[in-house]
Amino acid sequence: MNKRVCLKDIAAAVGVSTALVSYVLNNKKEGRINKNVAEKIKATAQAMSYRTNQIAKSLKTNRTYTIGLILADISNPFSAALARFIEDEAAKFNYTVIFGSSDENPEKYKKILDALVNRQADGLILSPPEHAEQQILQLQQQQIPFVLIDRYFPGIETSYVALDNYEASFKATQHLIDCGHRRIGMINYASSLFHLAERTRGYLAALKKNEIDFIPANLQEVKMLALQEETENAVSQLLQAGLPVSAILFGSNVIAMHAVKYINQQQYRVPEDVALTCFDETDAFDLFYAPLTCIRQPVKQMGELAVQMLLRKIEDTSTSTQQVSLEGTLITRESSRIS
Amino acid sequence: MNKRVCLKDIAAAVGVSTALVSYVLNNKKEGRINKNVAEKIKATAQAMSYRTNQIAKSLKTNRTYTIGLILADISNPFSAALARFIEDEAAKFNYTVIFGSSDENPEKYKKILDALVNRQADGLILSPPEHAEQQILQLQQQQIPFVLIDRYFPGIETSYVALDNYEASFKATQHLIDCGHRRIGMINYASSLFHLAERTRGYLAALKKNEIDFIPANLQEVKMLALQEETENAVSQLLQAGLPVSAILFGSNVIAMHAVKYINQQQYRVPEDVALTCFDETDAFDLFYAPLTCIRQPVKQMGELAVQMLLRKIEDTSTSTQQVSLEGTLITRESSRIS
DNA sequence: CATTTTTGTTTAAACGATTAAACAAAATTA
DNA sequence: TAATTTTGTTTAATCGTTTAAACAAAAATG
Repeated sequence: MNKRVCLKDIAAAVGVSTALVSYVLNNKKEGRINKNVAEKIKATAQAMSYRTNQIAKSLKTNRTYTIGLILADISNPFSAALARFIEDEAAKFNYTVIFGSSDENPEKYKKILDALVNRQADGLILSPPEHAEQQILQLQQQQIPFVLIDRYFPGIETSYVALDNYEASFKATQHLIDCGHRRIGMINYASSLFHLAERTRGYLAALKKNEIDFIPANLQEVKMLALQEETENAVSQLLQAGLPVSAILFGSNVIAMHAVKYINQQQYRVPEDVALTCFDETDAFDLFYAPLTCIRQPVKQMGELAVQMLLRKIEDTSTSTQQVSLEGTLITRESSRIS
Repeated sequence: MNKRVCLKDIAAAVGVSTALVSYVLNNKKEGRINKNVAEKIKATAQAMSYRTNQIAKSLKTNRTYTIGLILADISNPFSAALARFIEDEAAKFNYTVIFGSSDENPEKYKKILDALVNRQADGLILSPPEHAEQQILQLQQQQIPFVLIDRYFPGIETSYVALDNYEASFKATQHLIDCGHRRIGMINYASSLFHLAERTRGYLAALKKNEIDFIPANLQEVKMLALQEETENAVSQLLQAGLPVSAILFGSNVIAMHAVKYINQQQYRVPEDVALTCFDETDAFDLFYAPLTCIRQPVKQMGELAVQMLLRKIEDTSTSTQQVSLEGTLITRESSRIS
């Protein structure tokens, strides 16, 4: 009993054809339909608490009004914020966002991607993990509209919205130099991802520009797995070297989180013993005695742009690719005050 | 060009009927089908990179293998963890989770709910905001399988998985009393939500049990909007009263977050000046000098149970409702050490 | 008043899958 | 060898919509 009511039920109740009901409920053929009949249909639909079967509608119209989103790690505030802005922007255009978190795992990424494509998402917004090139190419071939966000592969021409990581990293490093630091370490992910490499490149370029010799041991790379342990090691390396660094730039908020915890435990003083700067924020730092200097990404703008670019592509598949690099903002705080 | 291939295309390529292709690809009629033909069909499907149109399949089978999830606030680590566990558990059974965050806004909640129902989610897992009773009743009437999580309405018989908030709050308060505190304040949300009321009830019961007179001013209620401001006021009230409290119990991690920030700013010492205890955790506290005593909810178990209960309901609509109350664990840390 | 136009509605095919039922050919049984 | 069973495959209806095309009746036109 209590089966879902469908168009046919309403049609039967009012005594018209399903076509007419469909027209009325979708406000099509505006002028042509008898006002009384239209009213009656609407009233009956309401009374019978009819709701469109989106599945059936989608099958016919070939549109699901769904955007698939794959992020790196939803428990990272950066991803979470991105997700929220994307959702909000999509909602403005009556799109629903379905998403998953790859956790930097290519297998998982592939699985989610499959699920989204199978469910006929109208388009995708993706933050691909390492080694996702093949899938990207495949999407292009299948002509599924998509926009990359936060990351992209320089060798593949796709639409994307991302931070200018080189510039941001350069800016952050320059800031530390301007504060008087000459021995500056960086802890970044050991990863082939382009956007992370760009951060390293920016760091190196800033050193060079200021005629500071790069000491290889000052660039520490940590694996995403075993992050805590490796970060702690990296920090020790940097701070216990013969000539310890006086400032550290972190490649992400997660690395920074682990590092700061450890630095706190070891009772190093910030910024007296070591100045700190990192990419992205976390309100986890709100309770640390020295608020962290960081690169803030224009997350809202990124999310909104990605949605807009994607929707344009969905509307018109022939739209050409579009690359957007946004500038980060350096927010200077206690952790890098001149000591 | 490059249109998605469908069953018909494969059928045409192999030279059989679509029915046969469907049977093969779904491993139905196992014994009956000619092995060679089956092989050929599978090979061709692969070669043409066929993927099922889930929309069409869903229309026919009336199953989307989708679970709708509505949480209170995805940016809260508690919700985020819940979401992840639910997703993982659902994935085990080949279900996809679509979700939204109500942000405690009934309008938004209703909108998301509508979207999920329209998209024919097979079932729902919900954390309803205030005043959602009507919608709950409606779901029951429409016989849409659902399970409430974290929250429920005592006046409506539904399936749910939630913390025994009364017991947990009692336990937390008793702990503070055991630490020697007699003047204990509580800051909770000003809300009609039952699970929050239960927390207040547990606090009051523990006071009574220990023959401590309840001082109304020691129970502060803060509105979800303007949370920061009201929390700061509440903390001042509690700590600057004629007889200031020596311990505070927070009704949530978010309240605790705002309070601790403020307490830190005002340079109160924890636990010397004031001992703290709260519901839920946040790694935001990891950098606070006094790790926070808290009530830990069995989030993983909650998520898994909710999914299992829901799937049972989806399989067999006649399954009766089931109520599960889980115990919280008190994790004692520095913030409530005996001073 | 015959013709054309407009108005209001219905018919019927389609979207891409599933699946019960029908069917033909081959294999088995009597 | 006729009857029955088994094997392998196809036919065709169906899910709940959308929508072009057809249609009939009423209104406007010449």
